[in-house]
Amino acid sequence: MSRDYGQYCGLARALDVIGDRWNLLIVRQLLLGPARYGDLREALSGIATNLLAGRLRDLETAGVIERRLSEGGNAITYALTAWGAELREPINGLIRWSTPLMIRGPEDDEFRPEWMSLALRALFAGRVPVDQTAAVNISVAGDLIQLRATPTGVDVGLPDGRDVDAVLSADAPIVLGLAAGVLTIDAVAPAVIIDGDIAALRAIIEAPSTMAGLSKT
Amino acid sequence: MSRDYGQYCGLARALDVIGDRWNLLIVRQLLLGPARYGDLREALSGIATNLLAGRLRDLETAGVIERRLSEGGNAITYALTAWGAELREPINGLIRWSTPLMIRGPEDDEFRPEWMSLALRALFAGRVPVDQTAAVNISVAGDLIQLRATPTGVDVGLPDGRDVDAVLSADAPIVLGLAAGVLTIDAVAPAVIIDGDIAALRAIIEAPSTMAGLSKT
DNA sequence: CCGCATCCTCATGGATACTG
DNA sequence: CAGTATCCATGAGGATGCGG
Repeated sequence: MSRDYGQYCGLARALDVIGDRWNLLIVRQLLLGPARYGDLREALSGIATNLLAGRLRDLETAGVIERRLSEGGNAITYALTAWGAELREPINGLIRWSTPLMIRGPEDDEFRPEWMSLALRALFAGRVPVDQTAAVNISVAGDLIQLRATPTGVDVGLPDGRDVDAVLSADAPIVLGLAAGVLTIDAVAPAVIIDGDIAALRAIIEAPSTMAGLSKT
Repeated sequence: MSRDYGQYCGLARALDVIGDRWNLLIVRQLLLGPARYGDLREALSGIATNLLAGRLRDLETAGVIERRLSEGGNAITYALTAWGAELREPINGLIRWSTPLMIRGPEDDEFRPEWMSLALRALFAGRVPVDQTAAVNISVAGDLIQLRATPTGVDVGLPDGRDVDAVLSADAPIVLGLAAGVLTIDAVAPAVIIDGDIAALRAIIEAPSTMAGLSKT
C-alpha cells in the first residue's frame, strides 16, 4: 500500500485500501468470478508480476480478497470476500459515470467481452424504476435492437416490436453500443464489433460470466 | 495523468481520469462546494503544490472541474462541472463501503466535520426503502440519539421516542458514530468527539456544507 | 497574501530475468 | 505456474522561489 492519506474520512480510508493503481481492476476481474494468478496476469494485460503479487497480498491483508486452496492444495484461487464483493456497487457507479468516455469507441484499447458484460450489468443495476422500462441499445448490422430491463426481468427486442431473430443471424457482426446518457436511448455510438449470434447475446444477459462464443474481430 | 490502462472498459477509463492519487479527494472537497486553490491545499493537508496544480489542470482538461474567475478576474474558484458532480454517486458508494474502516475511530488521522457531513449524506442517500426508516446513531454524552431518514425527510430523535432536547445540552460533547453495518443500528463505535449543540447538529442535517459551530476537540 | 513553477530526493511503478 | 529478484524510469513529497 502506498502512503496513507491520514484523514478520518470514508473516501480517504477507502482509497487507502483500493486506491492504489491496479487494485480496482483486480477487484473488477474477481467480480466476474474467482481467478487464478495467471488469469489475473493475463486479464490485466502486462501488469508487472511483482506488482500483481504485491497487490494481491495487500488486498488479502486488507480483507478484500482471499486465497483459496483448491483440491489438493496445489492450485491457488483468488476470490472476493463478502466485503470485497460489496465494491460492486461503487464500481457500477464508476462504470455508469464513465459512459461519456466510452462513446468514442475502443480506438487502440484492448477489449474483452467480459468487461462489456460488466458494463451492461452496471447500466441496468438498480436503475429500473418500478413502473418504467430501461433499455440499452445494441446496433446489429445496421439495425437497432434493445436490451430492456423491466421489473419482471430482462428481454431483448426491436424498437418497433419485431422479434430480434428478424435481424440477428448466426454470422451477423454485432455492434454493442453504450447509450450516451445512462439508460436513455438518445444516442448510440459504435463501441466494439463482436462476432456472435443471438445465443451468445442472450448468454450475456442471462449469465454474464459465461462469455464463451464471443470474440473480438 | 499517469499511464493509461489501455483497456476499453468503463472502470478502466474512469480510473484513467480520476484514478490518480489525490484526484478523488479533490472532487470530494468540491462536492462540498466551490473552493479556492488555498482552500484545497489546506483541506488536502500537505499535498505538494506542484501536484495540486497538476491535478487541477488534468481534471480541468478532462472536463471534471472548471475554473471560474470571480469578480474582477483576480480570484480563481474551482468548481465541479455537471459531469464531475455526478461522481457523487460512486463516491457515496465508496463511503458506504468504507464503514468497516471507520469504526475504529480517527486514531491519528486528521478530522474535518465536513467529511462527517458527507458520510452522513452518503449513508442516507438513496438508501431509504419506501416503507422503512433508516437511521444513523449518534452517541451523545452516553445517550444514544438517532438521525432517521424517512420517505418524508430526516428527523432526529431518541430510540424510546423522547425528544433529543432531553439529552442534548448546549455544552454536551457529541460523539458521532457510524453504524457498523450500513443503516443498521446494531453497533455503534465512537468516531470523533465534536463540540457542538443541538443547533449545530441540526445544521449538519439541513445544510451539510455549513458546518459553522462545530470544531474538533 | 494567492497561485502556481522549479528543483531535488526518494519511494513506487514498470519491464525483464530468474527460481522453487 | 506462481511468484521473487533486480534494475531503471517515473511520479510523489517537501522546500523554495517568483510573479501578480
